[in-house]
Formats: sequence, C-alpha cells, structure tokens
Amino acid sequence: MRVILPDSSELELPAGATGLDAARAIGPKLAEQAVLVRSNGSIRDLRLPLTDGERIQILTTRDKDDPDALYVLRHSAAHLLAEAVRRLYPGVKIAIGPPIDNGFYYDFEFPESIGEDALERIEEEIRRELAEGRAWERRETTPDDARRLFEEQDERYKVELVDTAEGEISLYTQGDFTDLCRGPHLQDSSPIKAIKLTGLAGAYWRGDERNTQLTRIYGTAFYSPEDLERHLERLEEARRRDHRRLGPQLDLFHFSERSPGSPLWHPKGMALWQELENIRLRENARRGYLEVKTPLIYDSETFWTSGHFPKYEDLMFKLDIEGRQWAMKSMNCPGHMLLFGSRPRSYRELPLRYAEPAPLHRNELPGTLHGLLRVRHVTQDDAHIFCTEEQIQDEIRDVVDYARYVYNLFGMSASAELATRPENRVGTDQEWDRTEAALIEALRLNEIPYTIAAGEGAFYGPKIDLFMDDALGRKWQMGTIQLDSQMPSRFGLKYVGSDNTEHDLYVVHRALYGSYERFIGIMTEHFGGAFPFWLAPVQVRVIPVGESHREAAGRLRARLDEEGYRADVDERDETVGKRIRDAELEKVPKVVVWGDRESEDALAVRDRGGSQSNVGLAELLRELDSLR
RNA sequence: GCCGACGUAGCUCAGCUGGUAGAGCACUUCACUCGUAAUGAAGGGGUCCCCGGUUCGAGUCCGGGCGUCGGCUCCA
Repeated sequence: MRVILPDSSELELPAGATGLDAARAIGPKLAEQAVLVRSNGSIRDLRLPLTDGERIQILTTRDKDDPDALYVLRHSAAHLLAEAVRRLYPGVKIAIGPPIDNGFYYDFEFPESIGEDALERIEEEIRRELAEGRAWERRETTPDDARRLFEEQDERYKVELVDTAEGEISLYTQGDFTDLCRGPHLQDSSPIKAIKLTGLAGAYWRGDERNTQLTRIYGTAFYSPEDLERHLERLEEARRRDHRRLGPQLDLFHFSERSPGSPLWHPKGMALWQELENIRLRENARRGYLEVKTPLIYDSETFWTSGHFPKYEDLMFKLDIEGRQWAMKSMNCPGHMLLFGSRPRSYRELPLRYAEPAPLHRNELPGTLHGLLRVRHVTQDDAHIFCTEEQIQDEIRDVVDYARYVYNLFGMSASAELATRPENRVGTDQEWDRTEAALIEALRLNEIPYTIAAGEGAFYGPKIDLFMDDALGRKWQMGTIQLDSQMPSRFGLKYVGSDNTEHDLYVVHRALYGSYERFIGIMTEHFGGAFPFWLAPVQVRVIPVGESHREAAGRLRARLDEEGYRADVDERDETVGKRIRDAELEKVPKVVVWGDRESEDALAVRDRGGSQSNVGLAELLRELDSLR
C-alpha cells in the first residue's frame, strides 16, 4: 500500500504498516522523535495501522507548539500522574484523565482526602518516573477481558467506563500500570521535558452533582522547560490584568463583605458605566427602542405565572411582608409582560421594543461568585421586542447587527452559539422547530460564524449567545438573544390583527453587553486597565509644575470640562516626576504639564507610555475630538 | 451547594516550634516649590474575619460560621 506525505510525495509500505513503520521508512531520526500521526485533521496513535492512499503527517517532538502534539504529550503526562498517585496512595480509585486546554487532569477517589501539600510529593514521584523512563504499550482487547482486569484491581470507575464504552477497547501499559484508554500516546516519556501540577479541585464523576465527588488534580506539561516558563508568564500577565485586582487599584469599584457579590461602584467606575449607558441610549433611540421602567419587587404569583419560580425559586431573593409573599426580580420579562398587557394591542404597534437597564438580584450560590463576572446584583442592558411571527426574522437580524456594531466600538468581533431545545422545556415540538429555524436563518443572513449547542436553550425558547475574543485571545460570552412564545402566552398576551381577530405574540429577549458589571470586568481585562481615550475614567490630567501654576492649570481643566472631557488637576505637593508616575500607574491617556514654559499656544502634552509633544490648545482640542 | 487553599493596618505582605504585632506603599503634618515613572523627615492608624474550645497564656492549636481564591455544579 502507499500513503501520501505532506509534500505530496508517496511512500510505499507493506500492508498493515503503522505510523511508526512509516516514520522508520522515512528515517531513523524521524522515527525516534515521532509522537503521533495526523490524518485529515484527526489524530491517531503511532502504533495503529495506516490505510491505503491516506494522506498523513507525522508530528514529532519538534512540533512542540502544535496543539495536537501537546495534546498527546499531556495525555501521556496524565497517565504518569495516575501511576504516581496509585503508588503513593494505595486504595485510590482512578477515574478519567484527559488533556485539556493548557494542560491535563486526572480524577481520583482517595481513601482519605488530600491537601495541596500532596501535590509536591506526587510531582516528586512523577519526576522519578521520568528519570527512570516509561514506555507506552498499546493493546486491544475485548470488553470482557477489560472488565475482568479492572474488576481484579477493584477499579470500579474503569469497569463502568468499559461497560458504557462503544467500539473497540484499548489498553495502554506503562511500567506496571495499565489504563483503559483510547490514546493516542507518546512512544515513551522522554519528550516530556517539563511537567507541573497546578491545582487540586473537587469534580463530580461524569460531571453530575448527584454522583460522588472525586478529587481532580490539574497539571500541565511541555516539550521544553522554556515553554513551561512562557506558560507561567502568560498566567502572570492574566493575573496582572485581572479585573478584581485592577478594579480596586484603579479606583473603579470594590466589594464589601456586607453584600457579597454586589460591587460598590466608585466615581471612576461609574464613568465607564456612563459611557456604556450613553452608547445604549443613543443607539436605542436610533433603532426604535422605547425606554421603560418597571418595579423591582413583585408578588410571588408573578413568578409562578412567568414560570421562573418552579425552576429558580431558590436562586431568588424572597420577602415575606404583611403575610404576602414577594420576590425581587431576577429578570425583567415579567414587568415588561405586564406593561404590554396593560391594554389591548394592535398589529399596528408591532414590533414594540421595550428597553430597561434594570438592576436584577439573583441569589447566586456562594461558590459561583466571581468578581464582576458573576454577581448577585446584575444590571442587564435588557430589552424585549414584542412582534408577530412574520417579524421575527427581521428583528433578530437587526439585533445581531446591533450587537456587531457595539462590539466593534470596543475593537472586538462577534461570534455566536445557537442553543437549541433543552430537555426540561415548555411548548410543543412544532413551536421549537419554527423558532430554532428562525434563529439559524437570522445568523445566516448576518454572516455571523456560529456553532450549535444542542439542548442548551432556555426553557421557554432557543437562544443565540454572542461571544467576543479579547486581547489575550480569550473567548467571552457577552450578550444573548432569546426567542420566546411561552412568556406572552403565560401572561395571556395577544395582539389584534388586521383581520380583527386575536393572534399569538412572539417576544425576543436580548441583552448585548450582557450586564454592565460583566462587560466592564471583561473590558478592564481586555484593555489591561489602559482604556482607550474615549472610555478612560480620567481622560486628561493637568499637572501644574509649581504653586504659581495652579491657577492656569485650573483654567485649562475648566476649559476641558466645558468641552465635555473628564479632566482633573493633580495639585498635590509632590514632584512633577512623582505625579507623572502616578498618572502612568492610573493609566491616564493624556497628561498636560503646565509650568513657566507653557502657554495656551504651547502646551506640553504627554501620552500614556511616555511620548511627548508640544501643541497649542486649539490643536490639542482637535486631537482630543478625533479620539472621542 | 460540593472539594481544596487562604483570611494580620486602606493596599501588598512578614510574623520560627503558643509568650502579648511589624515593613513598604497609601494617609496626616512639616520642610522643600520642584520639568516628564517614586524629595526628605516626623506622625496617626490593628476586636490579627467572627463565635466557641484547649491552655497560666492563642495572630499562632482545635471546632463551627462568614468571606475570598482555584475548580466542580449552576447560569432564567
């Protein structure tokens, strides 16, 4: 048989030859360094046979940054971890240990719980294994044999995996440790030049909280120590940009133990918030949304009607006052339903777009709170679009267009995920067929790249989740667009058509920032706190050189205020150098130093980062205007 | 909610095996009146997260609670 190599040359091999055989046929060095075979985008163990006419690529230790090469390396590293843990902790049960983004993990059930200090000991043991060297041997077997093997070892999770496995069963053996595994694996452990255990966490067996909780050990591995070093530096950079660190540092917000999960916004943080709000108000007006305001608190009956209580009662803040049950709203839809239903509605009013940036309260579980990204006081840039079935397509198309416009303002591009009907849902299958199709069509019309998340929709309708990539290449979920015919019907809402009869309504729930809190958190990390001029909480700082320059500095600041900029004066009794340094640390985009040498015709302007220029006031104002 | 770690001045952190709390920055005052990333000196500031226990004695050890962090689960 023959296989095709990346340079399109063909290689003649005996029938049944494996990837490793192919590597050997090309050269001994390649065979030695080979780690896996890639064919049509999928990866395969070196020990598996190739098929005639196949186009193959052999990845080696030199492809040290290739995601597939790292995948196989880390997969093998996970097995070393399992071997080490089994040696150190007799009686431990092993579960699963896959590679993941940036590393790997392995789940264990320990006879007694372990702490973080155990990681060092385990890492030591892995290093010992690496020093000794391990080779992986692959073997295929029958489910019966595999079950017998793991029953003998009392590895009940492995037995369960064998019983639910599809297709052939394969085993990998290294030293005296044999694991159920699909592969692929390295030939031996020599390419693993750097390995580090990074954390310890609880994780449920098969990700289901009804199952026993296992102990998950996280780690990462690389083809070179330098790569591990770089990885750790990237983590350090992410830590520096962490909004939970930058927020208080830049005086944007803080959290108090008196109200866990609810940020207290400082004036500078509110400057960011107001910029977002200005964009929202301006665009809403342009795009035909109507601003409304509805109550924060409703009687419990409202949430039974909306269908939220059966599912979310435990996650809502409830009040018992004068014998009546109330709850703080955790979404705006019920209020907007009541508003729409306040009188009969004609088709002439549709589509009707209600917008309300209201604070919502959700009693998120303590363990899930995470800075601004998961809060209990959440402010959604919410809107509900009431429309007819015929209008759905256009409305969703316009919302996606709106989202794209907003994300572009922040220098980000959008992608989407379509979440389809969940198991636990209301409504008929026909309704779901129609609504899902409408969303797909809207995405197609907008040419937004999307993936499908089967079963992830809200209980009342399918949704589009909008994503953005940030400056560090991380993907964040931002807004959401949900189509719903359930909520209007639960509230008994109809509209009168041109035929003078009542028709069913559709509602599009949408938020583009998602929430102000989350959006500001993500922007803080995206910009690393160095917000663009138009967004910066302090846009211009004026520094008078000496006491005698304070008056002139104050006049300049007043002029900038008048022009609508956020400016301040640093008249502290500190050296110019110190005040420049503080402005840099606060990431103020423009600093104007005013001393004896300055006048309105000659200002000393310093940009964030250090470059300086001398310009007249008129010229400065022109430049600032272009940055708005 | 679950697993693990952590909680000392406004912030970042030190405090050995239990003996009665410290640094840098920030803040206040004074001096200096300063030219593009830290002027100097002095001073104020702490129920060592909370409650209980062990002990002659607890920031330190033990138990419970709260909060934060890394994950899991959840995310209308």
